Amino acid sequence: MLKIGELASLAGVSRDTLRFYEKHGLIIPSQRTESGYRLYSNIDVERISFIVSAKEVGFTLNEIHQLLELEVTKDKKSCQDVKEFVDNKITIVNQRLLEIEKIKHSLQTLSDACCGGDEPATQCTILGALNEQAR
Amino acid sequence: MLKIGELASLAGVSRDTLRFYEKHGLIIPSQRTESGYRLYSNIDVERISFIVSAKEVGFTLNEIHQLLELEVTKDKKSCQDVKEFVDNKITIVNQRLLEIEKIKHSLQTLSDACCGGDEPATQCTILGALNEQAR
DNA sequence: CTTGACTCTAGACTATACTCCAAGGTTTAT
DNA sequence: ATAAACCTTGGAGTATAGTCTAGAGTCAAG
Ligand SMILES: [Zn+2]
Ligand SMILES: [Zn+2]
Ligand SMILES: [Zn+2]
Ligand SMILES: [Zn+2]
Repeated sequence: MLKIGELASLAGVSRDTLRFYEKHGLIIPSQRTESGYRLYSNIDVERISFIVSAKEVGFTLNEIHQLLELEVTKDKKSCQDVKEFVDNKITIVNQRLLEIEKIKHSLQTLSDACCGGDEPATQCTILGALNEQAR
Repeated sequence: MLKIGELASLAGVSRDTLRFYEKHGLIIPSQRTESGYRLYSNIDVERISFIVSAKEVGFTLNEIHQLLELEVTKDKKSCQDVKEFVDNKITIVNQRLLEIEKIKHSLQTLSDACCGGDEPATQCTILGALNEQAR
């Protein structure tokens, strides 16, 4: 059994983060000492590793919550369920990707139209474009 | 001169948003009535239009703050300054783009490895990969 | 037996961008 | 004259993901 600081350094997160995850129901230590210290088991170690891995591939804490439920009840869930979950996330990520690409292109268009010279920016096409009333 | 509700519907934002922008120094009405109602001038209308346009191309309110300073002091700034600002933002956006692409590919890899079948997810490669300790 | 390292809780604070609410004052229309 | 519509302020709440602090308790070593 590990104390919070030990698990924290093992998992590469802060003690505060562990307590934060606990508050949000992601990882609850299997035990407490008499004096109230959190004690984490091997299963808890696996769980935090799951959380960290899931974070790394872009899941939000909320989504990780749902993933953990899939994980825990995996004998009652099918591969289809899990794959669907991931595919939904891919759809969301894709939308975000398109948005950001659109933004990038808008910015690029603004940048390309500006001469970038030394003269005062009174006629700058960037400021001009942002000032445009009509749309 | 427009009252807050008039400017709000003209600009396509809420009254609350206008007050929020004011609190953050983005747009301060030129005048107030005796009873304290905000009154917005033509210049204010242009300013909110600038803000809305800048938001649409992906600038944060903080960046819009800086952009507005460029706008206001544009006779003392060069096209180079403005273009640099936009190019810095493009760099930031690009980094975000790469991050999200990485996430997308990770998720795609996870998804591709899962059979998506009807059988229980006890052996699901997705859950397995997220559970992996070593990295 | 005391010092330092560690832990506990509750709650405040960060950043981003609003949105909503309460309680009251003002304007406009009927 | 009165109700509806609009305005004011300050402050709380939303979502995301923590970080930090204060004040107090615990534990191991010298
Ligand atoms: Zn120029
Ligand atoms: Zn320019
Ligand atoms: Zn399968
Ligand atoms: Zn599977």
